[in-house]
Amino acid sequence: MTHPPFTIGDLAEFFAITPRTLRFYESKGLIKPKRQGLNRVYSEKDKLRLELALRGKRIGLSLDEIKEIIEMYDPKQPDDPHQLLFLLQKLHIKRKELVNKFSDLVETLNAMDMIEARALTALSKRQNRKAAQINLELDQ
Amino acid sequence: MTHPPFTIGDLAEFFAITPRTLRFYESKGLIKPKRQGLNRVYSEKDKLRLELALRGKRIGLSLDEIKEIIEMYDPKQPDDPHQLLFLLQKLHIKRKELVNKFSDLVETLNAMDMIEARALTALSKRQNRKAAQINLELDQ
DNA sequence: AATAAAGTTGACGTTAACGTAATCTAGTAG
DNA sequence: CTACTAGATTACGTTAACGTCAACTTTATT
Repeated sequence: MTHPPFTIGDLAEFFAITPRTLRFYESKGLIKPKRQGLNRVYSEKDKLRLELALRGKRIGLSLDEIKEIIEMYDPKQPDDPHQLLFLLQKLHIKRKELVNKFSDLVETLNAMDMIEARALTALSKRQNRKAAQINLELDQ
Repeated sequence: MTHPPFTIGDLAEFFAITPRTLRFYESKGLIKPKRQGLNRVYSEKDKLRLELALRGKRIGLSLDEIKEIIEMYDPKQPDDPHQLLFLLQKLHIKRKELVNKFSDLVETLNAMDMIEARALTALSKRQNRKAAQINLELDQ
């Protein structure tokens, strides 16, 4: 089963971005769509790479960092053992960076938990004071 | 035990940023150090907020988003129940955003795992071919 | 007292990541 | 044939997040 190609408008709509962004990413070397005359033609692979890129953006990677990852994704000489070893090295470095991001995220979530807990106890204390006041009124 | 205050240089060195960044964050309302004459004096609280901010940056939050979180951290009217409820609402929204970031991160890590696996099998195949060739040589 | 070191306030410069507008081209529906 | 519509190119504009530089004050040091 062969996948249908996409126009720039298709992909833009699908990912809720603008054609300008796609052209910009192409100018940065993130995706390299084919052409039919002047028009860009995007393959399923292009779409996948784009998804990778947008995910990268959402976790705060720069387009340059994203490009590095994408280039690992399909390497130029996928059989050169020297390149393969180099790639494995870079992978481990990148992984560490991502794992750090991971703990940053967890700690930020923890901070928000503390904020929530504080807010909840503050609320319940208010409630208690209100309840106490009602009891006072009832006692009269 | 009372904590000693920090100069702008102290904090800059501690967090490996520049004084300019601290002044910039202040201009954006992220931190509000006291003054001794003209000089800024940072408290332990300021330091904590700064840490929060830098973590936020590392996971791809904008300074505006970070400001929102920090303002939740110490709210203006920490007893107004209406404000507390509003804060709880915002917390849940922010939390969802962070959880999304979380899965984006996980999927990016997964992608890197796949890249690594591919590279490793490619390497081992090369090894096998080499081994086979050695066997051939031995067979002669 | 003089000088260096650290801090302050403007103000302009820079980079990344697009937005926007103008002008041009190619396919397509009436 | 004309009139859209989508896409292309070129080029200038914009925003966030600082960097950099100049000119000045305050603090510490010799």
